[in-house]
Amino acid sequence: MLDDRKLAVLRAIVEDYVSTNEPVGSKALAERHNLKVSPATVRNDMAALEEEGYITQPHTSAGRVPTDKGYRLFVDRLSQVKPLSGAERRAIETFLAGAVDLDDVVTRTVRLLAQLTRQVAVVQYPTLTRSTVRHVELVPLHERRVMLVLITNTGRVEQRVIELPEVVEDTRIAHLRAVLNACLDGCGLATVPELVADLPERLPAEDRPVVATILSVLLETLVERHDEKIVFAGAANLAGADFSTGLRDVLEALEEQVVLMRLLGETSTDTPSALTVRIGSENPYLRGTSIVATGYGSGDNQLARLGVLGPTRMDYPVTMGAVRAVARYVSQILAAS
Amino acid sequence: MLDDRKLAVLRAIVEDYVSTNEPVGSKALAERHNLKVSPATVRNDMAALEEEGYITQPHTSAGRVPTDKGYRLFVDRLSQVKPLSGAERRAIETFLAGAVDLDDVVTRTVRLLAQLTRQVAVVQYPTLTRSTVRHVELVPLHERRVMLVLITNTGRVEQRVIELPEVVEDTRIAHLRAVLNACLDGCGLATVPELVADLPERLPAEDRPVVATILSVLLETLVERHDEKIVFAGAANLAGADFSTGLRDVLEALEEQVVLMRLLGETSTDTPSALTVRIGSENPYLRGTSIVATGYGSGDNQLARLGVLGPTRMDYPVTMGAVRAVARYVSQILAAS
DNA sequence: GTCTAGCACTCTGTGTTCCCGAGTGCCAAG
DNA sequence: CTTGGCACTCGGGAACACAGAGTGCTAGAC
Repeated sequence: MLDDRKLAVLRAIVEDYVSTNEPVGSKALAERHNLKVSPATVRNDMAALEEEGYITQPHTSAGRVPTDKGYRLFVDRLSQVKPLSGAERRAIETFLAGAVDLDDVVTRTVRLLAQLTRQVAVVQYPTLTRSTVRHVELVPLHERRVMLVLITNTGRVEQRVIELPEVVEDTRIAHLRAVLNACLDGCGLATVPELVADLPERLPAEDRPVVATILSVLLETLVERHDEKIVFAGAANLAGADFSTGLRDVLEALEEQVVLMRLLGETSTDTPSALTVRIGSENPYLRGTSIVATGYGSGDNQLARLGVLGPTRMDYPVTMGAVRAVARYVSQILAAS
Repeated sequence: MLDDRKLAVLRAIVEDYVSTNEPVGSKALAERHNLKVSPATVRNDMAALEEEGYITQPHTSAGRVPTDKGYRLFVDRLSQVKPLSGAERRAIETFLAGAVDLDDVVTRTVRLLAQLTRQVAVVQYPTLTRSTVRHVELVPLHERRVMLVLITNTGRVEQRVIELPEVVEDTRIAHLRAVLNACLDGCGLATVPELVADLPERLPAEDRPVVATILSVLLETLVERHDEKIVFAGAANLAGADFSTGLRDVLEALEEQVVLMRLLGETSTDTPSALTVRIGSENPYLRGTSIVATGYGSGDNQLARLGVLGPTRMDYPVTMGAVRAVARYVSQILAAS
């Protein structure tokens, strides 16, 4: 159905359209790429490609533009991820290496990715569920108030102020802290609920109300942060591009954590570090945009996702290369800390 | 020079232009507002106002548009801050009351303000400098690594991982923690540097290298966070409005902490809670936008600033009312926690 | 002196028309 | 199967006219 030359034509159309942002015609195409055939032949191929739904023309007698289906074929079969240049790699490395804490890592990553791709970058905070407890801290604030601080192995810190049902002395707090740490230290967050389930029973009766209060807040913290924070950067890059779906919709989606989460998609369990590309109408919301995303995290433990969002008309090979490289470097940083 | 009627005309022009976004002419003006004079008279007044530089016309024979100077006069003398409706107040209160920690307070505030004003809202995190130390925590991670956690009275938590110059046992860490807390608990952050200056000398010689390392990180944390984090929300509201300075510039400024900081401006020391309005060219960058900002914080202790950013053509009375109200409520919330 | 009415003038924005050129589809010949 | 030729289509820009809104100015009314 689609011989090699037709595929070459499709590839040429995608590349030209991405770089010029104008419908590409048969003549210009035959000239710019050395296809060694005449414009007329190219026209025949184009007619076939249009018949199959890979390209379309905005109006009768204008050049052709790739459809979502055309981009899909291009990404799947006609292009290769383009690796970054050495200079870019070094720049990434040094930029990320300067991060002082998890917040900083995420902020730097999202900015870096935005600058590298000239698109909007989106990064999800490493999720708690697969991390492990590094330390639980109870800080007495007033006689009936303590602050719970939960530190994970990814450097994440969660804190909550807890109102206690009774006055508790500092020494008891210290004791509870020791008990909690003995129980939870090094355990996966997902296992915390079952680990603490019988904790009140193992303690003297007078401690139980206090412990119950603390545990309920602890569990609540875990649940609430289950769907994670997402940050973005590079919104200014939207100003140039024109989206079929209004700019407003895109900006709204970016500020809506839930929508953004859906757009980033879930990591497929078998190949978590694979690049996911969603093109145009393949997206749940925001039909007019494409998303290139991947999972990242330390070692074989995939923790979260990051990616970029841009117009369907984007340079997929370059974008995919940047996303993949950044994901690898940030995973490396997280593993080292 | 400017009698009452001329001022009334100016007010009418501003109000009409804000609501219609079109140059306003003498006839429409005389009809819509009951000025009880003929269009011809209004024209004379307009000519005078234009002479003085309060209004201008985009082209010969189009209606008049307020200049920055015109808006300034309007804000200073011709308008009053418009209080929010009861329903709005209640909505603010309940929405902010649901916040669980400082991060949450700030996030909710910025979203609330964006929604309320239909502009871009900007909120600065409460600065550390005027806060006080509530607790310092040292958490052993590995034998040569500890995590420093600094908790302030505003609920803010800063953490840093510290590489120690030598292996330090947990009991020594605990002791150092006690010393640090004894020294710093309850003290203003600004006074921390002098308080810890002679700390190494007061300790046994063998502790000094470790303490010096910890203190240097602690001081660094204070300095780095001195110019504070700023968040924004409501970028989608920019999509409708057209800025003289391109949309791109605005979006870039929003992602640039430093610029944003300059735009929010400093709290004047004498009246920290006063509303600041910067109109168009009065702004250091972003000449085409206006900013309504104010300080907020618990009690008489002004901690940070918040405000909104929008086109010069904005509804100042309503915006000022919203900013003031939100600042008050969030101050209240912070004071209570 | 101040306001009003009338009038001529000056723009912008819009709609119309026209035409060029890029691009196509189709056909017949190589 | 490829190629050159040819008629056709349509979008976009230039030129043009025109209606409408708004102005400034002047002369008259209060």
